[in-house]
Amino acid sequence: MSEAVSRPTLEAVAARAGVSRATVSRVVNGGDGVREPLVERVRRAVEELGYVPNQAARSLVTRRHDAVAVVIAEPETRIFTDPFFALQLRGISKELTAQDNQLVLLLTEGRDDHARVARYLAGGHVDGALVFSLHLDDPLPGLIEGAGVPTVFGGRPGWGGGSNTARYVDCDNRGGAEDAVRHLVGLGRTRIAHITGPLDQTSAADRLQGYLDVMGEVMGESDPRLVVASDFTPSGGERAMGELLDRCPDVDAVFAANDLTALGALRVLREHGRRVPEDVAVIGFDDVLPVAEQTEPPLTTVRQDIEEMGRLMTRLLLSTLTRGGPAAGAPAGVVLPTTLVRRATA
Amino acid sequence: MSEAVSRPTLEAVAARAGVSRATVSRVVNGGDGVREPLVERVRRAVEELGYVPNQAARSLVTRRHDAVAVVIAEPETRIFTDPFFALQLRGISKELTAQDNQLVLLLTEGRDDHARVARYLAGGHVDGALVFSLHLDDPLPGLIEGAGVPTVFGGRPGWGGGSNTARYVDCDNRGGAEDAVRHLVGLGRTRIAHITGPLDQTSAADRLQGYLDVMGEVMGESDPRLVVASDFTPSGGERAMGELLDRCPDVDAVFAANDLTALGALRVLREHGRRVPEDVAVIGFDDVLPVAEQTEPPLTTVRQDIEEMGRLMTRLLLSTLTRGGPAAGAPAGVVLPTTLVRRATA
DNA sequence: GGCGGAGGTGAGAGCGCTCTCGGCGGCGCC
DNA sequence: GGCGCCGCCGAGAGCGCTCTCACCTCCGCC
Repeated sequence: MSEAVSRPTLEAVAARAGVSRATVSRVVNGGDGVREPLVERVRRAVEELGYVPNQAARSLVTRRHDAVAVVIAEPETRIFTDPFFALQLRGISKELTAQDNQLVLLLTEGRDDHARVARYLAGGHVDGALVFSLHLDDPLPGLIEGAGVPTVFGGRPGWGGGSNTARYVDCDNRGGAEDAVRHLVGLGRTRIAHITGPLDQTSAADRLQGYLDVMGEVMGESDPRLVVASDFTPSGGERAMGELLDRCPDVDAVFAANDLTALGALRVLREHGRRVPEDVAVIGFDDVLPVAEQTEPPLTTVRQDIEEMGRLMTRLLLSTLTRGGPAAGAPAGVVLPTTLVRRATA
Repeated sequence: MSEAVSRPTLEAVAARAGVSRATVSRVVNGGDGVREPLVERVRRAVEELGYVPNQAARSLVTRRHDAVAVVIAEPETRIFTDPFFALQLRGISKELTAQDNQLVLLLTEGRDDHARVARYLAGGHVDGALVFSLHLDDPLPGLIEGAGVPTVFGGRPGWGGGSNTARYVDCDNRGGAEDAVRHLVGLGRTRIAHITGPLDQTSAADRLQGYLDVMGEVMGESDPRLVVASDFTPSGGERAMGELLDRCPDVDAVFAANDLTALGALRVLREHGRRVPEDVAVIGFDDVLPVAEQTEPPLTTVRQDIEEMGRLMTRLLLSTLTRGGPAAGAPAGVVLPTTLVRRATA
């Protein structure tokens, strides 16, 4: 009810200012090539009428929407319990608003949604897409490529889908893992275990590789029983830690693939009466707050600047949009450094 | 480069199917009043050309966008450390996609952004708005009302802004608080403290009121030193708990305004050598996972179905959109029940 | 068998904006 | 002082869609 009186159009502003629609349009879009007295008159008319441009009409002709889609393709169990995505979103949002773009959030709940997302992207509602959490066998990259929408991925895409030139931003998963394991070695630990993430994600696979590298290099060979697969969740961390204690009761250090996994591992260690870090040292990955700070004891972990990743992805995407196509010499991927944050567990 | 060949238009489909644009439009929008042979021909043409309607053009004439904005107006410290918002978002996203609407996320970082949000909403990019986390003195409700966009609030709006008929979805903050305090009383506790949230938010104010109600009713009068103000964050909970132990060393129970506050309180209690729940019982509010489950010991708390709140808000908003204006008899606010979840701290 | 009506289809006018292009005025130059 | 050029502004043609309205066909009825 009280259907707001229809909003003023360009036409109305033009009439009030006594100029043509073209002039109003020019002023509204930056005012280049319009002389001062007219600019002022138009500005006042806009002000008085409370004119706000109709974005639909503008998009229709410019084919720009000033909006980008953020696609998070993650089984629902993880999307929101892990602050990881939230932090990414914050970085993205900041950068996007700084550049006057809108954020359209697409959360997928399972594979069926992929088609919906692809259709949406193909519909040309947005200028580009930021895509997260791909799995190796995921059909989404292919679908997105088909939709012809400029895209930047969060995390290195697996080799399965898409061309090799896919643009992405990632952190140095392998290097970070190496630092963590080296730190444990430096602490004098010799039975160093790794609880992996889901290995169909490159982040988890890369972290495992970093672990294996250092173990191979320092220990000569790594005991395969020290590696146990998990899924980035606290309960997965609990299960994995339990299994690990069964298999290798002499374990004296654990490198967990992320902080939530470490959280679960810590609980199980405590339940089994192992002291941390005296008996078993623990290192996580991500440094998501407040989780990492609030574990008991506070977690030593590999920090990646998640928010910065989000910002960088956004900047990368927007730059390809304005320059019309990816800059020729631009690198396909950007890899951010990690730092080891020492707290109490290692 | 390789600017994707321009997407097919209605016109092209019409030509291929040998019908008029109007007919294609009819088929695409449900196909009412078009005879079978034509429907089939149009469908095939759409398929073959890979036609996807241009939403901008459609919006231009229908004035519908099939998109709603989600506005989260929260100081950045809290937006993402509290899983609360994430869960809301999930509920909203589910309901929105179920009804073929898109989610435009607007995060505000401080007051300056309010104007930007208001301008965006006034721009008529979205059909409605879902607004969270209002503070009593917040100018946003007024601005939004001015923008003339149908809105549903998350949480009861304060009396300061907007008309009394503002639509909202909330949980029974007062009743939940009462349950919590009554439970503590039932445990035989007599020195029951409350760490509040930011009292300029109705959720925090209502929880305090519930606490005061029961304390007044059961204890006759409540010791004002047992109430200490905080801000819904873990570190705020730590500060408050420290203060509380100073003031009232004989405290034997704490009702914290939310789980994160309880988390901080638990840490301080542990540091001071108080056993939980033997010496001091603790109850939180929200039951946000994994926080509540993973505290040490696991937290007893008042559960609200956050995701359901999000879904409900969305349904409420969309129903007002399709029916053209809020249904006359519809209630302004919906209040969801809470349940006490007993874990180990009380 | 003719006429009224209902049901299907097409023509055309916009929705509000951008952008090209042509015109007009003012300046610098010889 | 006249000519050319440049710089500013306005007219007008769409962008791709929806939706009204008029037309046309075909059925049922007397």
